Amino acid sequence: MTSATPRPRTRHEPSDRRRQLLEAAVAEAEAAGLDVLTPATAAARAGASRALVFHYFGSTTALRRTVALEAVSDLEQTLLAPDDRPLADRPAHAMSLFLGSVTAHRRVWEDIWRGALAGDDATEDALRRVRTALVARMTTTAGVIGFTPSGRLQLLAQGWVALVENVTAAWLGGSGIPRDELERLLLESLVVLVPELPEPARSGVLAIVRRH
Amino acid sequence: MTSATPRPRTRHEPSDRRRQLLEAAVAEAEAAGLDVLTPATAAARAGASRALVFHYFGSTTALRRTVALEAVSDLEQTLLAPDDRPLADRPAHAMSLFLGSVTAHRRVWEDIWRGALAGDDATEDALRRVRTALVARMTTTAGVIGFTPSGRLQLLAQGWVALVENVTAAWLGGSGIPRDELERLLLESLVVLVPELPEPARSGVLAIVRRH
DNA sequence: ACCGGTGTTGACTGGTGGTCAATAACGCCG
DNA sequence: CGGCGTTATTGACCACCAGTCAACACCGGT
Repeated sequence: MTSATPRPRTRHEPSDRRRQLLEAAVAEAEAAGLDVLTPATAAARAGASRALVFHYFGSTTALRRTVALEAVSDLEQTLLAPDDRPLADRPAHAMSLFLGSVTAHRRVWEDIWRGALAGDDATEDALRRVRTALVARMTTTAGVIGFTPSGRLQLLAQGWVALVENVTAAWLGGSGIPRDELERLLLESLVVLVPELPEPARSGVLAIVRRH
Repeated sequence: MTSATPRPRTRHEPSDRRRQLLEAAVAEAEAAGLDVLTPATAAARAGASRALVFHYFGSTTALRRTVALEAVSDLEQTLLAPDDRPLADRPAHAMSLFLGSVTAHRRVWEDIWRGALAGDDATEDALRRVRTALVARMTTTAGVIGFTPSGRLQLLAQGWVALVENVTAAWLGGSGIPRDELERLLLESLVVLVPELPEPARSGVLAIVRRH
């Protein structure tokens, strides 16, 4: 007795189906976390079969990765969009963009930072890219990084990003301080850690930080 | 045909056996990484049966956790040992202790930071403790943290620890700078991030950092 | 020598990631 | 409008591994 009432089938254009499954997966991840997201749960939510999810995404890891990349590339595109503000205002604006994009996918970002996708090269590549983009935006493009390719500054920039991610994760988790105070804190941490920050930006940030 | 030549048995005192298995597990983890460490691989290395590892450690996660806690508690004990140096020298010394203990178990720490044990509450508790200990040591005990329990400083301390761990991981991974330069970088990052650092320590650190 | 306690193990089970050949919608052509 | 080919979709199957258990064999004590 392995049989049951066969599931009614509905055919869709592959790209539509894929989108539908992905939406279900994203919803599942945002509702229950990346760990709970499996082909089984995603399929259930989409009203399709487990096998179909494998057909479109290939593996459990790939499914989770795809969902994570949704959040990551949203942030990346946000950070890559041109900014025509005065130089002095750009870092603060970039910081705000960062927090905005992250809070829009909070659950997924929390799980990424928790290490839910640790060991997946594709995800880690994407993270590296978006981190680089963040640093570039914060240092106002003609910036510090890439200037002295390796050594001290490289490490500092990377360390600052780790600080930002960790502090943001804690803040998302409910560390009571208001968002604008968080933003100032992160901006200030950059300024003090990287004294080489180019000038129009540096004093712009300091102005914001100072007006406590 | 499920049978094979039965394995010769050797009886040991439970505590001895446990220690032997743990040593094999640590060796395996240090050689091949925490992900590769399973009851199977540990048992193979120790010349015992898979079931025995389950008997002594209970589960795969528990086995990995035990190995990780070996590294974590080594660091914790190092940080908790009293320090009779002059106040001004203590932060630098603590930083050195940190790097010493970490490099002694580099592979395991790399995996911990990579997120190999993400989601394991017991490990995360231990990490929280050791991070608190590090902050306490760096701020010279009568320190900043716990002083203003939550808010800004809490976040900054946590962020600084994230920076330290990330930068150290990168350094272990082969970022060319020498150890003493790394040490100065980390010390300096603390001083600039946490201006509230108590005085004898603060100028002690600055002295070290300055003598570039 | 043998015998009881227990340290140790091979064999089994359940669950899950992943595959595949069969199935059935849907569009199209006659 | 009905049959038919294409192919999206699926149930059933397989392999593998974490974890369990009752039987086994080693060893110290008598």
